[in-house]
Amino acid sequence: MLTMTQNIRVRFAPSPTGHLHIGGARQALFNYLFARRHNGAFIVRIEDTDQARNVEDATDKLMQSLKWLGLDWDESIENGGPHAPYQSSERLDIYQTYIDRLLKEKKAYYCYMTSEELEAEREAQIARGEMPKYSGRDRDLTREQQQAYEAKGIKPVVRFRVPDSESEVVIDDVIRGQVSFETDGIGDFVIARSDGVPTYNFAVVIDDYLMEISHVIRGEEHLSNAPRQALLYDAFAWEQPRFAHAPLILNEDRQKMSKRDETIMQFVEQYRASGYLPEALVNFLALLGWSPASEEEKFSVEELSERFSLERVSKAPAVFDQDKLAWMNNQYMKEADPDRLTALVIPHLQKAGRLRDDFTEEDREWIRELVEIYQEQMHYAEEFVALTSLFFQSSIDYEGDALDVLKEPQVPEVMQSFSKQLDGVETFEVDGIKQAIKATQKETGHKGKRLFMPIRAAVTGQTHGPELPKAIKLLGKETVQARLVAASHIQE
RNA sequence: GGCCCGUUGGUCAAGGGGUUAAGACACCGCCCUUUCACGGCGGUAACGCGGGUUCGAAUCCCGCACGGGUCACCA
Repeated sequence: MLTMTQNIRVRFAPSPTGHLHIGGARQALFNYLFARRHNGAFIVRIEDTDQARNVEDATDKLMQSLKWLGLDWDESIENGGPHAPYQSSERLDIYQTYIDRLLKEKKAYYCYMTSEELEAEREAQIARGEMPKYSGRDRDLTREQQQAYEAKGIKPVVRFRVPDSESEVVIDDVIRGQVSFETDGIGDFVIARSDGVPTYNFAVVIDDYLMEISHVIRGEEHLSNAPRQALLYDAFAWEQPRFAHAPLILNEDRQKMSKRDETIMQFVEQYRASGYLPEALVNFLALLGWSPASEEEKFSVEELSERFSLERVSKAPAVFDQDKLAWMNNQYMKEADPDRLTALVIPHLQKAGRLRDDFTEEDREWIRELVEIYQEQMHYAEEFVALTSLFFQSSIDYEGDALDVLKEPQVPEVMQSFSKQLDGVETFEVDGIKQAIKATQKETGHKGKRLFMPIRAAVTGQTHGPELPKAIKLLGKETVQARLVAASHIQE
């Protein structure tokens, strides 16, 4: 049970290998919500123990994405905190003292096996049908034997001695209940590489302990690491944090989202760049693997913070449904400030060559109005480009449903009448355009679908679209007249 | 393959001994709208299989199947 006297401290501990991944973001979010829910601390710590995999700028990108999502932290590499530094590469001295301690207590030992030897051993085991596992060859080397290896220039790794006295390790997972592992399946694992830098499994334990982390909330892919870490806590006689392994987020093939899979956008940065709203992404992500007790599903971060609980986190993995994300984003776009959306949409228009870099205030105002008439149906900013292409074409090739509509017998008459009425409009604004439509109805006797659809099809080339009078206004008199003329000749 | 986790409609999911097995996305239909969109209403669609336990099992237990994770000097 959660002891109420305890300070809740949780962390998100990514390795700086690239952009923030969707899985990582959900991870960070769960930690963040849990911390806020319990008035605890949310810590962002960089786990860069593997220099080879570290990517330049990755830490900055990670932090920026978290900020964009609105997940503010209490302690981090950026603003420091009582347990600084918050980056493993700067904590090497700290790790060393604990490695030395295990070494001294014979709970860890030097292993001189080369990667070639390890590989050979592994292959032999597999050939024999055994499970590959470190044999423990160097467990009980004498000082002389060690010196002999060192004389050969072999730099040893440090391995943790998995105690023979224990036959199983039990993890009391908040989400999954008790999960037990046989120690037989755990070989003596490496805690420090030959260059002295500790491995993740070791560093994470030291850091979590020293930073007084109360709950380790992370993805299920770490569940099999948990017993190793538990063994380490035991070796130091430290109290373990509570573990909570959240389900994974899967792609449509039901595989763990892989960073190499290009069929799906999986980095937070991609969603930002495509014009998704952070509050929508957060809302959507929170609902992947967690569900509120009520039936609502639209929540701000604050509302989520009030409701989140580990008890309602699911055990089963969830497939990432981009359609639902798009729907969710639309929910937020509908109520977003048009100015905000306009700013979001402009870079995409520029990229598509539809707007100059040095656009005028007038251009901006026109785009804002265009945004307003598409706001209800737009799913994400980038989609705006395709949605509005009819406003940027000089002429339209009529086809499909629109062409069918334009073949109806009343069309030429409606076109000519509407064109004439439009000419009589003093200011080309929505009210005048509405009156022109009304006048056309009077003159031709056509109304409803037989009136609106031909005009819509002629002017937009589509049978679905935004509010007609507004679209006509934004299209401008000349363009509209030209299209009416073109459409009136279709039947010839 | 060993170990571990999981399995309610196509997807997210509620429900945890007695329910007509919620709700959302997507899809289809109808209504609203003089058109469109939004919205509203309705519909199609699910407890992996086999054994137990029980008066009664989607729910508890066991087995199987299937899916996933993990088995690094990666995290």
